[in-house]
Amino acid sequence: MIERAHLKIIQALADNGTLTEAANALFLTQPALSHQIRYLEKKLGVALWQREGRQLRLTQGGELLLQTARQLLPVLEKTEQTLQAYGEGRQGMLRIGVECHPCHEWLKGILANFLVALPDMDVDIVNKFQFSGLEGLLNHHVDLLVTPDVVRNKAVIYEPLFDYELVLLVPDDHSLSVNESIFAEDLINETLLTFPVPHDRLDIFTQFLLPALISPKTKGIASLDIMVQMVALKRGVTVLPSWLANEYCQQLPVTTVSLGKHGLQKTLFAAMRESNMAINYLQTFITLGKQAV
Amino acid sequence: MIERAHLKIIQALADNGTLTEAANALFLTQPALSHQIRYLEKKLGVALWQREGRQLRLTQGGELLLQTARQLLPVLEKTEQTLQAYGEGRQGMLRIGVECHPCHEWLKGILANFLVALPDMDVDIVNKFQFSGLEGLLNHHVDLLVTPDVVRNKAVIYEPLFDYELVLLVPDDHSLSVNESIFAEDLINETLLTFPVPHDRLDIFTQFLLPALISPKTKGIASLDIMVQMVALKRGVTVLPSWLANEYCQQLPVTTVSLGKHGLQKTLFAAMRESNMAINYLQTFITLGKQAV
DNA sequence: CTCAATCATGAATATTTCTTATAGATAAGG
DNA sequence: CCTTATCTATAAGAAATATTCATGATTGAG
Repeated sequence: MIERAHLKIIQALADNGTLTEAANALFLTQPALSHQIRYLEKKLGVALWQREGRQLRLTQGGELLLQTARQLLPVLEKTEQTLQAYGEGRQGMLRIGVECHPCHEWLKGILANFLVALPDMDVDIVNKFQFSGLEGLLNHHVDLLVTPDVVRNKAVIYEPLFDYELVLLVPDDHSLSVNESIFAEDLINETLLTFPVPHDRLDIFTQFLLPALISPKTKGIASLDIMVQMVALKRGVTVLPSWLANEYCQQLPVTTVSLGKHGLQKTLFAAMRESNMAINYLQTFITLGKQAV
Repeated sequence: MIERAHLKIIQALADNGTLTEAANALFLTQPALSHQIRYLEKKLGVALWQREGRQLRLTQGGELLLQTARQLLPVLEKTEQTLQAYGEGRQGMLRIGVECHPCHEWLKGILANFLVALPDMDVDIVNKFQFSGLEGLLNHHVDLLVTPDVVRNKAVIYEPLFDYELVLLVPDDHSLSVNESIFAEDLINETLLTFPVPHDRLDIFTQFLLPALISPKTKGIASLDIMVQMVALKRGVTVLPSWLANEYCQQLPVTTVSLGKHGLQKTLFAAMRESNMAINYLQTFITLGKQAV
């Protein structure tokens, strides 16, 4: 019944004094406005303005409609602007899921660049998922997932972001510390410190130990910091990304050794719903992520 | 750009789950909604929903539009209801001007009836005017004027409300108190107590004394109560509506005497702008005013 | 695999809105 | 007092917009 046009007409009339002026301001002709309000008056059964000489004067009803116009029109304009900003990828909320510790560490580095590039974007980081990160992505709990695991799904696109190597961390004076690289068999008598998750979710098992049918003693530790401390205190060895390991090497008596002759190479991926591929800020994130080597 | 229809569609979709259901709820066909939102998406350059299997899911933009819809639609509906109430004369603000003391006294009696008859109406009473009450009516400072003076004006309609008589008030033991009525000459040696306004605005002069070329001593008094007290104390005589005078006669040693053989008859009128004649609550006021004899 | 449910699309139709032309009313100026 | 300029209302036709109908595509269930 009351349309945006009516609100605009009443406001333009109040702002411009005469209907003719109001029509110019709205890039319409005067009869257009006359007709519109006439129609509304008929529908509502109330007069909205009255002729007074050659002027129009708002009735009580017209004044009420004017109030409504002044309240609602700015809201509509704001919404339009924000939606346009969404469309151009300047504004919005990016919800990022991270499933692994290296993912989280890596994200911290890239995030600042992203927020500088798109100052009006909000970012939310989610690292607890009811099931898997992929579920979170498909259920729209997150819009982007940083993960090293590629799980084939036709609704999801994976973009490689960052290559790194998993290395073994040993005490400086450990017998393996002199090697450039080791074989799976070298770990047979070691205590392996890992995050407390099933072995099939740890690359050191799936890609290094299991193929060689080696299965050393393990101990689950929840915190990376404590894990590294325990390595320094010779309570075991652990496996972590080389760029993280190198930081610890400078502070503690620990050394890195490659896993296998060619090292254990990994890649972080950005996963997103295929339907979101075209969204600008997601592409921006991926571009920045690839640059930030 | 964003029209009420778009808001209704997004809300109906959110409330009904599927577009087909939403279309039913809006008494439209599904393609109508599809086309509408498609148009808006093109205009704004942002997706508002996505197909997900055979469901639709709102995007961030769609969620924002939904928020806007939930905020604005109720306001529009409320405004429509209120305007309809205005049209039916159930609701609104009645601003009544009163120019004379009897008018004000009379208004007090009728007002309660009016407020009972139209419980949603607000009433404002104005008794100070920059110029005259008629000016106040023509300038839209009031919508209705209660006055005994009819000033011809083609934009104003006068409706008679109430007939009354102006009477002389004298002390019980005054020489004139025994008369049923008096002549202008009888007042020649009296002190006449009046409101402090020009004589040409007092009926006792314009309609009784001046035609007889009689001009007694006068004294201006601002308050009716004090005026009557002074009459009781034999400091003069005064003129007031009989229905007011009778109340004082019961409390004080004063008596009323008619002015001239047939008394000085007066009528209160309701004046309103001709353009407002059709407004229901004004007609209601007049009807109630005439009944309240 | 088939069927039913759901949304998208394009063309045709229906409806609404706008403009043009004109008339009525009014205030200002000669 | 008449004329003119200004402003709004109204009617009819033109233009724009919205809706429907017919259809195709996709998907999930049986």
